[in-house]
Amino acid sequence: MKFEIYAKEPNSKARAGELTTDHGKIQTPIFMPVGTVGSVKGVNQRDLIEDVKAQIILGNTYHLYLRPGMETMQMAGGLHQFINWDRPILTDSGGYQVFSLADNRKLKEDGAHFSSHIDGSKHIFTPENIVDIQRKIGADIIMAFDECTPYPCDYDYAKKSMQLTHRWLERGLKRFDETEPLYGHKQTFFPIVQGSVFKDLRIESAKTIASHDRDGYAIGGLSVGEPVEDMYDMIEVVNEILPEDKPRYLMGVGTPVNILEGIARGIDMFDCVMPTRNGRNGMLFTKNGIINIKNVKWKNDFSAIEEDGASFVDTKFSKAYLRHLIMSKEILGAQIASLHNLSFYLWLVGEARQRILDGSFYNWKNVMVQKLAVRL
RNA sequence: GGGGAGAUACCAAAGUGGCCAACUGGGGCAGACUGUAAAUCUGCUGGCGCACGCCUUCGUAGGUUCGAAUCCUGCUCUCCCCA
Repeated sequence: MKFEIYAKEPNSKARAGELTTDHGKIQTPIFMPVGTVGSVKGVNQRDLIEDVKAQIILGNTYHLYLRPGMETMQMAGGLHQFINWDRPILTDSGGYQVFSLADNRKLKEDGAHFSSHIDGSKHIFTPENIVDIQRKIGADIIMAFDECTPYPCDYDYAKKSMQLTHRWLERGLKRFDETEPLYGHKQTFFPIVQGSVFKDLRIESAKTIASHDRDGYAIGGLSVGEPVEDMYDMIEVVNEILPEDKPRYLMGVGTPVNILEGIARGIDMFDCVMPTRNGRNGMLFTKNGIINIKNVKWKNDFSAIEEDGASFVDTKFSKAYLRHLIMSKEILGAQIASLHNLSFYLWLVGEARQRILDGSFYNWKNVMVQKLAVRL
């Protein structure tokens, strides 16, 4: 996988680049919509391409492994074929589920022993079989199996957790390098930095991860409840160490402000459920701030969702109508809100990219950060 | 015309002498949501101070009682069955 940096913005660490995969190019910085079970919830593939302008989407190893299962996945010819998406896909390894489904699993040296949240059946994920599963899914970018360290957590736990992630990385890399893709297109493997909110651990982890020459690197274990300043600090610390000429993926982040601050600190790739999940729950992100469309003040506001918004839904429908749909729990409401939010996120990173290319990113970012956090 | 049942907060519906400003559900209002067990979850929902408290409420007018949404009487209204 090739990564080319076209411009670096002089007043920050921001970079604009291009990532080339066998399923096409990705303009960075980029936001990747989350499609956990092979579906970006509420948004079909055509709208994802034509309206949202998504360049790459996520799938999730844990979820796809449990359902529909790898037999179906292989019979389909991999996830791209299965969901009819011919652009790049990244799969998360299930490391996050080790965190979010903590009640259903036990971590051991060999891997994570867990019960399915669907039917309670018992399974084991190891760094090796997670690679095998991701081979079967066939994502362009596959992730190392890690422990997404919970927050808060004490130093000793964070250190042990990080070390486990490192040992698992060695095993995952070995399996990856010993195996081949199944569907004729190349796959690449991203290691993940951990270390919670402890600078020395983050430094150690970044160095360990960077010692492996891979196509890109991820920063995990953030946006799990820690103060946002801690998150920014950790990004700065880690990005001092990760190779400059490789893409950096900040996993699970975040709010529009988080994304701009991440870009300013040298992050190239983001993913987050926020635009879709919060959208379904009535939160809209716009250039001028956040709208809780459920608030009664929008009840009779027949103005466009966003006058100069990036999605066709923005001027097609009014706030009052969208509020009505969301209040009525209509599926269409969730769809419109998701389209709006995703389009906005993709607009945001696209605009950031342009600003980096023309050198105006830093000032623009500072203005935007103020506006984006406003509650409308 | 005869017989029966019932009227509780925005709606539905518990409560049948003190633990009732009143269960619960819906609706409404507000908040949360960051590598998706989420079209989910939480709080509030008579008034005022909003902690303690105080005031006004269970169709309506009276009555019994230390005390009533709960018991008694009149009135008004609604529903069901038989003619």
